[in-house]
Amino acid sequence: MRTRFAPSPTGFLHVGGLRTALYAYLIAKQTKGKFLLRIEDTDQERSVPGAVENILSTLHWAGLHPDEGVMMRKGIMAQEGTKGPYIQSERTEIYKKYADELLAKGLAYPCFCTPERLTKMRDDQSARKQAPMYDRHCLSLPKKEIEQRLAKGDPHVLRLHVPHERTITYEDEIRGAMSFQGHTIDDQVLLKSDGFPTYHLAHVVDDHLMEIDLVIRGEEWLSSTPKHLLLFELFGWTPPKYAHVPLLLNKDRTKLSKRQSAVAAEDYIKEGYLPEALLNFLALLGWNPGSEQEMFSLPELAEAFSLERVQKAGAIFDTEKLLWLQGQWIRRLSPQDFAERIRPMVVARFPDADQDPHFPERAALIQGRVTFFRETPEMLGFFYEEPKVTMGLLANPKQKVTPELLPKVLKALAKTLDLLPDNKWTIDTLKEAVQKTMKKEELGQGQILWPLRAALTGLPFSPGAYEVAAALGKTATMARLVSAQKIAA
RNA sequence: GGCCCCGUCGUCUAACGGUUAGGACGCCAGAUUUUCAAUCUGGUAACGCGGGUUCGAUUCCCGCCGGGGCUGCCA
Repeated sequence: MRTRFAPSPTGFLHVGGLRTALYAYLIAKQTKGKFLLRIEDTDQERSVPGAVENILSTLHWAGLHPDEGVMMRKGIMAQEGTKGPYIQSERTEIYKKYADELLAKGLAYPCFCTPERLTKMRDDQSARKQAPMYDRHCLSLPKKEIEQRLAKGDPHVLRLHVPHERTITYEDEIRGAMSFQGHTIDDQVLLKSDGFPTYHLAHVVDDHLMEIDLVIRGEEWLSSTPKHLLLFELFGWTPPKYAHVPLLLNKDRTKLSKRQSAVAAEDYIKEGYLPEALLNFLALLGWNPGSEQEMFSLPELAEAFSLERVQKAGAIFDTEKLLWLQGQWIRRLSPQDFAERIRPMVVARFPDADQDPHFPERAALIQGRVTFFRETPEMLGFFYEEPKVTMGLLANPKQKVTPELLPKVLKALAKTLDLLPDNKWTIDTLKEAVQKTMKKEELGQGQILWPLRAALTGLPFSPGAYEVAAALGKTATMARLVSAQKIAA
């Protein structure tokens, strides 16, 4: 199946847009079809410079690579495919041609009404509690006058002449049977006075010409679908299938907005979320696999996804579960991969980490404990700089470690550990030695392990004492025990 | 106001006439533990309301209520 994602370059890629793109991508992959990217920049006023590049790079980050249309090639924007151009502002001649066809067949008509007149008309209608709809003033203009004004170049738009007596029905892939009465449908503007098409005309022309089989888009388009269907019919084209996905909502159940939440996908990239986590989360917002599986990679999603299991109701964009998924995906990284990914960040803060041959083991110590990579430099700092050990940290009432007890504990620790040869410096042997000392000195676990860990890390919380000592190595461990003894003395 | 869509724990959701209404996140408790996390176990918590249809409705129908989207020469 040929599916597409067709964003407007009006700013950043919205998380809702990313989810729509994901669904379209999944269907394309699942059916061994093509995923197209088209840019809908027909509103000159709202187009933002750089927005296309931003959308492209975000999709790239997510791994949703287009097979056709607009994409990044060697870092620059390119268009690939035989049905281009894929940027609507480069297709104005095409739209004009089809608009003329409708005009010639009498299926659309020119409208010369000024924005002022239209505003007043709508205000009056609202005041009378009527639905604001174009009153067809220009539909009844004498042919002669139309020709004259057209020839004169009077500003005008082209409107669709909607057959009021018709009932338009279709089967939505997600919502099932849908039905609309013609008389409730406004005579939609198809061509604006600046010559650009509106979304409605452009969507129909493009999705036909680009041979799109399935349009997946947000629910906000549901009520304009009959206009689109009508256009396909007037042109004599087979319409694509439509799937209207439910909206993403704010906590108060209104349409997800920038005011209330972080809605730019880029915000989540900056936060440090893994693409796997964001995509997994987005996929599950409004869709479920019908099994109890919670974690899905992109290929797994392509396998499991189906429009029949997409929800009809909107979903609140509550990132609590995203956070959990992020932790899960971090833990799922191979230890090597994890180490490589965090290394630059750790090196940026502690240059010594760059040449550290033990970096992978040290990184492995914290992989199960973090949610974001950015937490790691802080957690590994004690490997690369002297810990800031204080009496306040070493002594810990909760662990029954008193200032008086400390010198004795540290001394015993230093003595036994010094007996361990370098080549036997492992978690197991360390544990054995410490446990023995603990019994001999009649100490509790906390009384011996807390001071050890605190002396080695200088932190109130960290990986366990044995793990840290093993990863630190004998020389550093002994040196830190000596320093701690001085502080405790 | 009109048109259209939607309605299960706080949140994301399962169920497709018969279940102690299931799972996940969160929260709470316990286990583990030298700490903090992680992990494991358990617990808390939902069918919007009213009519039908039916032996039986969360499930089907109608009404109400509630929420949302659209109602632009924006997408």
